[in-house]
Amino acid sequence: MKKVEFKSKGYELISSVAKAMGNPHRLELLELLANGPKNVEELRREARMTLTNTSNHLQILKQLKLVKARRQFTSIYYRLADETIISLLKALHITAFRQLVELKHTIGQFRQQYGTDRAVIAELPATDYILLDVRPAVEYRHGHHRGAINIPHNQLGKSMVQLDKGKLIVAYCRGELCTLADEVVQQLNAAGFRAVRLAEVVMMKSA
Amino acid sequence: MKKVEFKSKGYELISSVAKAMGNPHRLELLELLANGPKNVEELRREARMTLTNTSNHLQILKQLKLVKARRQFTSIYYRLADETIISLLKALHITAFRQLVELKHTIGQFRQQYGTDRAVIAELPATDYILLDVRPAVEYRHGHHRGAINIPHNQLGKSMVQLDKGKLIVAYCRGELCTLADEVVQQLNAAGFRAVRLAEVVMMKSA
DNA sequence: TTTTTATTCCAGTATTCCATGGAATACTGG
DNA sequence: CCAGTATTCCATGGAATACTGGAATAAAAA
Repeated sequence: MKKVEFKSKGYELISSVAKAMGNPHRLELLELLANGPKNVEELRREARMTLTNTSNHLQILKQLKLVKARRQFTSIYYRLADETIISLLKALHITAFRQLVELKHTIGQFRQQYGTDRAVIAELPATDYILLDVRPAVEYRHGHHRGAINIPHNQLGKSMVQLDKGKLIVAYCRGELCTLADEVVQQLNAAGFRAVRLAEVVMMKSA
Repeated sequence: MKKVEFKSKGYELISSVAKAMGNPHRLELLELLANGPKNVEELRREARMTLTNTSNHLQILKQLKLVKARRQFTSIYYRLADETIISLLKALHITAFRQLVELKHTIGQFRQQYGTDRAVIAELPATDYILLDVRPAVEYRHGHHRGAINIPHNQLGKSMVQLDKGKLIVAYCRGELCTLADEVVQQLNAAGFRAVRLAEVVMMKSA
């Protein structure tokens, strides 16, 4: 193999991984899976895509060995093929955030419109706040921020009473583009709690 | 802005950064710039692309704020816009390497065909080897591996005499797909030295 | 001011990618 | 074996991307 051919083929292959993340739907699917395995219907629902399209994109990701599939009874469950993919997704977010003013602006504007303040927990005494994971319980079990408790966003109504009104509630969900924590923060503040959203990007490990 | 619109726009923007790396030519341009600023003609030559195509891709990268341009006399010099891009490129390589058997196979086969052995310097006593940077001097000055000396690959002939035949020569260049170190290792071994290629992925910081 | 050099832009062509609807397939359960 | 459910595959049309040659532009140099 000539040097030029070697280099060409190498870049072709490496760039194909980047290309996989270059479609917004596939990127979202990867990030949903970073938070834990899901079946096709769950992914379809969370990403608000058609079933055919969801499956099409999953085949592309599978072909590139970024995800793995496993049948459990009548459902096919997908999961990330390797934990380095989480590091890659994080690095992509970090660069996109630093370089794209429009992205920063879009998120800042949305958070402001929603009235969601943010907190950096490293700056807070541990006794002053509660870290609240508002993702579905199965994702919490799969991996969560150390010290976090779990109240799935759709169970907040009945579980809110568990929370200490004397402490700041710092909520997080699946990442910067996930709005579950925004909803929860809004509901908690309306109920007389002091709640904000976690400032750091959180992306979980796979099993 | 509705939540669904917010999420859509967010993924559109973030995936555009991945899409930028999704073309093998643009990926190569980014990696060349990770090793130091270069003008359009230098990039064209190293990447073996047409001038028009090189410039086209640089415009795309500039638009996404991944690179910055600056005129110096009659030449336009490009450089990476931020150091996080190097981390992103590294993360992409790591994932591609772990997931794509074909990539590993392609590189392994090329290195074997070239007869290039590899060494992990962490496993060697510091007194037993010389770390040799074979990139152009301007790239060495821009940033290099700690403890490395520089002999640009095209000056090996007259500079080889500086090297200690009693030590193992561990050469590196711009990364896994760069073949400068393979050439140098081959020439050194033919001249009676003991030379190998550095095993780790090396990607340099920008200024 | 004119010429030269380096680079970018434009329009056309070819190729690749994406989403869709419907058909096909791969299972499980009875 | 059949029915039901979940998922994948196929062919299509349209959108997006990539590359090219030549023109245009933006400087520096004479």
